[in-house]
Amino acid sequence: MPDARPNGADLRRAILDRSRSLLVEEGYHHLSMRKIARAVGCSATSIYLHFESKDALIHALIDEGMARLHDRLEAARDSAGRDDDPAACLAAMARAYVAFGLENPEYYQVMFQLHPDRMARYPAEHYRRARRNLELFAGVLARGAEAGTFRVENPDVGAHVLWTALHGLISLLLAERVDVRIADEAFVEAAIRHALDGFRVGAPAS
Amino acid sequence: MPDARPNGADLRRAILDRSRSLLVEEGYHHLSMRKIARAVGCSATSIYLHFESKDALIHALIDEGMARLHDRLEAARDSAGRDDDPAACLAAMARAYVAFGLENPEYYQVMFQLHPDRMARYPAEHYRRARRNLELFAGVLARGAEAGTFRVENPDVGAHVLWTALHGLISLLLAERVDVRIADEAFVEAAIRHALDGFRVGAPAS
Amino acid sequence: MPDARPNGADLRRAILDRSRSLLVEEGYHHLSMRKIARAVGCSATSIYLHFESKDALIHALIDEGMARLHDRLEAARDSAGRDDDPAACLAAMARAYVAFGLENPEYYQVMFQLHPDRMARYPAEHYRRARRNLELFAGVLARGAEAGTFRVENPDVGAHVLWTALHGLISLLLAERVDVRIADEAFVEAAIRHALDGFRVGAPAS
Amino acid sequence: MPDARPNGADLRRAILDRSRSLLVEEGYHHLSMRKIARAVGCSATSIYLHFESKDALIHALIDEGMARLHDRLEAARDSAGRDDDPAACLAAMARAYVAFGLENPEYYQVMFQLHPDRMARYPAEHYRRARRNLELFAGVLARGAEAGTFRVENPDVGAHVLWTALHGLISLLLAERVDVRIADEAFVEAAIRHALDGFRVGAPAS
DNA sequence: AATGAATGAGCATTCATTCAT
DNA sequence: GATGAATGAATGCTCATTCAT
Repeated sequence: MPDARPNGADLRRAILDRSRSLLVEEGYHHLSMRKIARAVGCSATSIYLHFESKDALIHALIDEGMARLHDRLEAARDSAGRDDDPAACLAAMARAYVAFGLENPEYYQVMFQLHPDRMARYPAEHYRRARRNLELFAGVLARGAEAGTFRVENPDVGAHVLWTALHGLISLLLAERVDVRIADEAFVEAAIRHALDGFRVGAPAS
Repeated sequence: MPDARPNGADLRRAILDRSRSLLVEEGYHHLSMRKIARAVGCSATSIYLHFESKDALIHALIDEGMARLHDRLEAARDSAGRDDDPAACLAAMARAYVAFGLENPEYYQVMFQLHPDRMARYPAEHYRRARRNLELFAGVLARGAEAGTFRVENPDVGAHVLWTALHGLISLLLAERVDVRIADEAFVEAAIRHALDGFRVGAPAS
Repeated sequence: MPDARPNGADLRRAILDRSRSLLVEEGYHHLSMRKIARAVGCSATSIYLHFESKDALIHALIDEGMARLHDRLEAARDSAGRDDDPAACLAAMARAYVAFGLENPEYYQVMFQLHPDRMARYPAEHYRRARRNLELFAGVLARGAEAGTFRVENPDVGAHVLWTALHGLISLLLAERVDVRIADEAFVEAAIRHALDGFRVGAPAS
Repeated sequence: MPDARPNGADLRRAILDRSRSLLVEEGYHHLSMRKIARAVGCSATSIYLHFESKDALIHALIDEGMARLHDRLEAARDSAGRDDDPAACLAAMARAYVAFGLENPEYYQVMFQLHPDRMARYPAEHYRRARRNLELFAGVLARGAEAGTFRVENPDVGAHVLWTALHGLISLLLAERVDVRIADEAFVEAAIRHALDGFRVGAPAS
């Protein structure tokens, strides 16, 4: 008979899951240890059995987010015909990235906008995971470069450049800083295309 | 002999200045009325003589930041030969924008990343100021379009698109999310060029 | 040409008038020196030129209230045929008293429920004014006793007894402690009659 | 050896007890969480372990008061010969009610004078408890009516009417508004009798 | 493994009052 | 007579964390 109140490894999972929900549903500044504990059905103290501190919990959350994002990017790439059409792949991935950000505002912000001093303690692990997503972009760019579809000098740099553009789009939309007369699907599409077009043959190398 | 503890109109200035420093040094979520007061050398209560609320203080800070940024963009545009060379103008402005962001990390973040929840009360005035900066970009784009230098369908949209790219670059650098092996001047330059190249004649319209 | 911003003796009047309004409209715990000043159109400091402290201001307010109440009681008594019909007089006064309380909830509470430590400094003056209202009741009771209409041993005691009953009615209604299924005009009337009937000949003396 | 600083369930009790004392000693508007904490010897935060909010603490205080009052009223009724002599019962209860109020001044004020704004959140439970005390009065009135001792149309209304009279007596005495030359035991007795006499057969119905 | 109890530091804001001008 | 500037104390409440059990 399963108990409603998880314990052991299940508790760790439950904490992560409920934290993510709280984050997505109520926002970062509503995410407190007490509230997580209440949502999970354990004591606030118990969280500390599984996570050294709130920072550590948030790092774990970020890591999971990176993995989720990775899955989505891979899925987008594969569904766009993994090897045949690098341009379509890259476009699908860019759109998937933007969609992920816009669908999970607070989560995305924690993953990519959290202030560095919150991140200071576990940078290595974090960067490794985040990098995997960029490698996905870099891989497609490299493949496209080989195939003559893209003009890219350094795929890693190219991936970063593309990333900054997509991230800027998401950030400003989430912060609601984009003029309401501008911010519609057409604008999102225009920004994505602008970010992608720089790689087209005929454009200068990134 | 000047007194260390400012008063009168000086106090207002001192509050703004010290707030900005605290913001840059410690980050938004460490910015409290008490800390500002301690840094300025007045009582927390006194801040309320000059600013209706913490929100109002932050709005004032943002407004100042927008004005400073505006000055810098104008200066960049003008020093690049205002009317003669739209491409040079746009490049100079883009670099000035990025430089401003990188030199004033937390200030920039408050200006452009602060969640709208936190500043819901005075959005109109704020947006108007922010828009003026975008109009600077849009103006150059429009001039370039007329001169046949740029290919831009709608200068306002184009300005927003450019903005998202530059903003993304700044954001990720400030959040220290960019791989240290990538994040150097060459990368910044590459990203800026990528953002600009989309407007070149021969590239698709934004 | 009259100035919108009163000064001198006018200022004192204006402070009292606006304080009373604020009290009646917003309640005692919203009555702060700052708010009064804002409502009057003077500085908070200026209030201290006319009233030693907030307590003193409130005492003055109470005194005025007592005078207003006095006027109303007198008017009620006189309109009920001052000398001819003590019973009608007393009833009219009782109703006027209750009406005054119910129409000016917060004002009434300040006049009669304010905690003694707020009153400590000026009790003498206060009591003298309050007593005048009771003397009005006592007068009618005495007249009725002479005329054989009332059975009252000591008119002063009788006035106090009547007062406690009316005050209790007002207090509980204002505090919204009376069951909603009970609290209507019929109940108010029943309570007033109950309070008055004790003085009827045939009832035991108060 | 008992520790001076209570903990656990004792702490809850200590908080209630010290709060009640502070209320009596300093008055409602001086009752702050911090002061309670200081008096109890715990941190202000700890109070929140036992009471959700200041309101909840005050509600608990009120509930306790209502229960104590209930006990006293029941005891008075029973000691006066529960069923045999309704008039004696009612008189004993009225005197017990007044005695309770005069012996627990601030306690009484919190129970019956606190403005509803301050206790808006749990009115239902509160009113239910308060009503139980009135039902005690109503019960005796009903019994007396059946026995022909009292003349009461509606026992609930009658109980409320009696309550207003007793409450007014207590309120004015506690607020020290009653003339010192009047306020002695004889006056209290006179007021109580006045309140009771309205129910005597021969008097009009309440 | 898990928890209830406890805490100190912190928050934005309001208050009555004082003082130099 | 009047004021603007300034303040210390206070408010209810939330937070991440610790510790004894």
